Amino acid sequence: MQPMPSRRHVIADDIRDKISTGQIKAGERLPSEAQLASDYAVSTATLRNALGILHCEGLVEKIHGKGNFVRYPLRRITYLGGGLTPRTKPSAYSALRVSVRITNLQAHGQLIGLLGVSANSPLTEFFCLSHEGKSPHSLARIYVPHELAPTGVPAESHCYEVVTAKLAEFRPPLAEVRERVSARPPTPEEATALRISSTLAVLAITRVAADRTGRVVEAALLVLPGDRTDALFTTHHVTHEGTSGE
Amino acid sequence: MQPMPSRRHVIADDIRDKISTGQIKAGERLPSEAQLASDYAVSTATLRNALGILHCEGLVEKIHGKGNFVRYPLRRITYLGGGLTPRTKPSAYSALRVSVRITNLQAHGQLIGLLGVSANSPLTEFFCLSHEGKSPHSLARIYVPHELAPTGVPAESHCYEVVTAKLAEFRPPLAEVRERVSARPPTPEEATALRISSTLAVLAITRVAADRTGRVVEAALLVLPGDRTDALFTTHHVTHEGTSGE
DNA sequence: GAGTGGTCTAGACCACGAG
DNA sequence: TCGTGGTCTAGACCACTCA
Repeated sequence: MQPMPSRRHVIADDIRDKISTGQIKAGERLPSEAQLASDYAVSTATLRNALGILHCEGLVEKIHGKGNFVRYPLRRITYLGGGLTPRTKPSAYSALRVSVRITNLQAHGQLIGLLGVSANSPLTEFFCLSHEGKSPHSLARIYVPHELAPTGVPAESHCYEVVTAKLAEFRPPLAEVRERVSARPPTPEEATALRISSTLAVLAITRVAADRTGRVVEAALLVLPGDRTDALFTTHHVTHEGTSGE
Repeated sequence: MQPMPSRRHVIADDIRDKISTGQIKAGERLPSEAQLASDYAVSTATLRNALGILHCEGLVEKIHGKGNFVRYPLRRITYLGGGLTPRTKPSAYSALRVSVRITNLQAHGQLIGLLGVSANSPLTEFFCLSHEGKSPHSLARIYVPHELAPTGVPAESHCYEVVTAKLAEFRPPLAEVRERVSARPPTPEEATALRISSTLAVLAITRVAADRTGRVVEAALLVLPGDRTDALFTTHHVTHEGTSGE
């Protein structure tokens, strides 16, 4: 039942073999696409298609202007729900580096509904791109009402805590956190930023945090690569018969 | 962050608009790829690339030899986390039909770790496939220790409540629910059962519920189509300064 | 500037579906 | 047989990285 062993699959299988048998090792660069196309005697389009298969499988990473690289085995990312910090497990901390870009803007589009503010009310956006070592880890766009926005958030941090601690500084304690999780294809910008295939789904998390009065003090749009992310939520039920809700 | 307004995205955006505004209706066939390529004045390869984007988004279905078709709009599925019922929003109830297959088996593989039982201890599996109208809705594999398994679960129900109410009958009240959410490509069986493309991610939810003693009383493996599912989690924080945790 | 991947063209030929 | 999508070619030109 193999009606069509197309050339790109034959080539992908061959390169996959070379990776799994160690002929090409993790972190190494593959020959250039032009070279490989010539080696396999196919057009560049076909060869790129073959590499695309391996890219979807997470075996190969493409870096514009540099080449195709064999990826290191993936560390999994664990997102912890509930609005608590830390939001990613300690194991993932090792080499996490967060760069933040701060922009003042006015509420528009879905932000109006998420934050429960009127159109054009002033907001501050914290655009966070984090890397684990040299590989992209996650994207976060955090929006807070301008008057609650902290100052002095560093443009580069070694972990999210620096950012989240600053964010918590000027705002009332959280009373309710709502998180919406969905899987969707990445936008072109997200695919570029996370260096993933545009066919690989991302886990998109929309987090809205409110204080005790019901006022929304923070809305966050998080994007995590779908091939290595788990989102973890724990709910405790307090029973009426006892107090040992823990 | 708009590094690349490539033609295929412009075309995909345009066709997506025509679908969402009703210029092209659900079930209709798009013009042939050659025709569209000529309309947009691009090569067939570029046009196919544009359609590929819509295909990944689940908006368009490609049928070899017939054409590209606009998919019928799918009602979104909202999964409610926290172990509470209902688990899907009332709007989705309208025509939900659940078929259940019950199997007794022994703990093996990941089930041992999830349920915290020893290998080969007796379990009961409730394999639930639900449909909304004629289209598949979700898959659920629910595992409970055999001694907690209810009897009299009907093989066909009009909603999940019938099943979950039965499950709650013979077990102690829940104290903690842990839910792990991830996005991954469907297995071939899941793709067949849910009738989705094998390139479209599913939202996979692993739910583990424990009673007050920490004993795991239920483990559920849920699979929902990624193109129409949101998982919603709400966390209430009880502050130390007051009791208005709500 | 040299070398790399990214996008795109204008075709060709093959495989599938329906009449 | 005809029209459809599926695969592939042999280039072209652009964008990015690095020395």
